[in-house]
Amino acid sequence: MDLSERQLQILQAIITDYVENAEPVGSRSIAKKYNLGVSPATIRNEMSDLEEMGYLTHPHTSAGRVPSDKAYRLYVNDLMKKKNLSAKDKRMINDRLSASRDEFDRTIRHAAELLSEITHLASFAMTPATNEETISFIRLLPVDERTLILMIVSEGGQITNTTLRLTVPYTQEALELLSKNMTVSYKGRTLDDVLKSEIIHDVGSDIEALSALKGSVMPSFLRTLEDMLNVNLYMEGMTNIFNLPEYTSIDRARDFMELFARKDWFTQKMLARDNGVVVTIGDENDTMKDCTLITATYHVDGKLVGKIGVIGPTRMKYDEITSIMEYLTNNLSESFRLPENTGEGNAGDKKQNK
Amino acid sequence: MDLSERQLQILQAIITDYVENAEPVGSRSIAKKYNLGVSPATIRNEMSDLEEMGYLTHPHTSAGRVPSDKAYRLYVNDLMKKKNLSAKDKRMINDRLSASRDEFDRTIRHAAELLSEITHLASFAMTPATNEETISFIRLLPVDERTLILMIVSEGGQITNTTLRLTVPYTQEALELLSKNMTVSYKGRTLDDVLKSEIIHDVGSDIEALSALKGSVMPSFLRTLEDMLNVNLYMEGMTNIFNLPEYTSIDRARDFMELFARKDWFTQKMLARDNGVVVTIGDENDTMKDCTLITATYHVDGKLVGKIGVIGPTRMKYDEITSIMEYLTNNLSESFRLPENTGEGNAGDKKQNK
DNA sequence: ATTAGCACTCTTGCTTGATGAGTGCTAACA
DNA sequence: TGTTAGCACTCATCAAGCAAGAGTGCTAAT
Repeated sequence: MDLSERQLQILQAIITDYVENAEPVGSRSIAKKYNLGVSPATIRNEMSDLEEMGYLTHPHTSAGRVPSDKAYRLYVNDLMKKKNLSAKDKRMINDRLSASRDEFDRTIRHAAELLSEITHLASFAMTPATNEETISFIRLLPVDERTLILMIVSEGGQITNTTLRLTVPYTQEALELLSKNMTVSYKGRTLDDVLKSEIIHDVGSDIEALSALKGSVMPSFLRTLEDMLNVNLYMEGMTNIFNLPEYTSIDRARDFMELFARKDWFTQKMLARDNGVVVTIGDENDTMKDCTLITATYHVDGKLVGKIGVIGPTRMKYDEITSIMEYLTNNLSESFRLPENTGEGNAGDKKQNK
Repeated sequence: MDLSERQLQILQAIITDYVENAEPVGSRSIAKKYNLGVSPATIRNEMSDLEEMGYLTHPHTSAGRVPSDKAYRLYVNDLMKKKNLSAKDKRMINDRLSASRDEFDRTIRHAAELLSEITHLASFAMTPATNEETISFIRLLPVDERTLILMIVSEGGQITNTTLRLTVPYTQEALELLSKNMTVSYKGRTLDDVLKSEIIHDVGSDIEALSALKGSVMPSFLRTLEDMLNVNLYMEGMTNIFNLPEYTSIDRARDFMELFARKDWFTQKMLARDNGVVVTIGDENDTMKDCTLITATYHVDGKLVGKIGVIGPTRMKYDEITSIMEYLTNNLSESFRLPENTGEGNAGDKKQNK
């Protein structure tokens, strides 16, 4: 059963008002603020119908109405219009993101910071998942007789290198042989695939010296692959939610914070979401049933896909926030398009520990 | 004016009781639980004196007494005894730390996790500051005609390497020359010093090709130094504080959480603290005046010094916690003593981004 | 010096009643 | 038949009042 034009208007009014003021909205105030040309009584009747259809709820008998998850869903799908960002927000995004364009992880983190500053909600950003990345080649570079650098280059152009110190000296030939050997074995396979298969069978080799070297190198190789696969998660503005009336109860605030203490779990959850701007409202989430989660994806070089998102109560400014996220992710994708033209080394990797 | 033996006993009893129950403790309950052989009235008189001396406070007329910061300070300095760790805690620390002994950053993070699990407080761990580390040598390794690896080795044995992609090809000679050139310039100088001086004067060179290459390499070099200098901070168990009666007020909980959202600021604060086990109680902190902060230091190879710490309300089990931290830092220092005998490469460095 | 006794204070929890916002129903109206 | 005014009813919220209980501080006796 479809909603009448007037019902939609009333629903929209209720949502707008509730999102703004966080208080149950009554028939009288609707009639006054949004002049729909009908009396409070009529609005009451419509509200009663809307409640019966599941779009509104009643905290208690004599309170105003509150939009349900279903109402927000309708709003997001059909009612809301795209918002233009304020000049201030646009400028903020442009300035702050471009300032750190050359450092990947830092840029991602800044994006999350920005998002929480602009939306006043909790937000996060993740580096792209690289499960599907394939290995292009592997190289072992000599440093001194017992030290070498292991370098892994993916088809996508991602380069990782680690310093290895062996207990015994290696020979130049063994090193070159192993480089080729590994490249041949792994070229074209995904990081994920290599990690999973190699962790099981212990690989030997026909040549003696090679076998020994390989034995020393493999553990580091696997650990490095693992690091490459790891998605980094940056959370920002978690404390913003303390300012929302939804979270004045210490219990709800605690629940909220505890969710995000489990970073690994959260990362998995977020990786599983679809690409593009995705909004899940209240019950549509399997955990955090009183939250809305909005995620959006950005692209790196048009291939890899990372995610950013905001989390807040179901009562949020859906139109503004989705618009902001769209703008922000476009901007990010743009930043990460750069093909080979920087001239700079790729920074952003971390300190190496002895 | 010194405290009498009986006053000390009473003070100790009050502290013990209050730390346990988080409620103002009255004369009657002291007399009952800790049989000091005197009546509540006598205890009341002593308590009155102790209050006058500043060791106790009174939430309101008809409530029991609460220890002041000064009382805790006295307790920490003179009264408390070292506690033996429970077998369970010991085992936990031994098992969980050794499991990740080969990866520096991960071990540090685990230490913080452990600390918050055992103490049920918020905790943190920092990697060592490397301001004082000096450069041993710098090497540039060729990969292909436009790609090279920049490697920085410190006297302490810390190795960092970054992949660089240049816009223009380089020559083998220029590369070797620059390696030597840089090593000569920077050897023996601290990271901090090099970073500060080089960021100011733009360095030219006499040879044409060398100058061009140097111009391309320097920005990455400086950024890498910066990364090496960065102290990593891991925070764990922040949500533990929600379970404490001190933080049932949303405002205090918010204040607490917001302190730690400012990671950079917090890192600076912590770096400035003395080495060893340091306890600062309430007013002794310039911020967080209602918290106690306990930090302790661990050593890497006997030289570099990192910190771990716990943060909680002034009401905490000082004896247990300081003992745990002492044990934990000893254990950590032990783990990080290993000189060259692993055979494994040093893992723990992060994904490198394109 | 110590202690018993007692008045006094202050918090906490509970009840009561007033207020006000808002609904739901009914009957009148266009 | 859809709309509206009117009115009784419900429920949350707030303040005031009251009793109970914990604990102190003082005084006088030991």
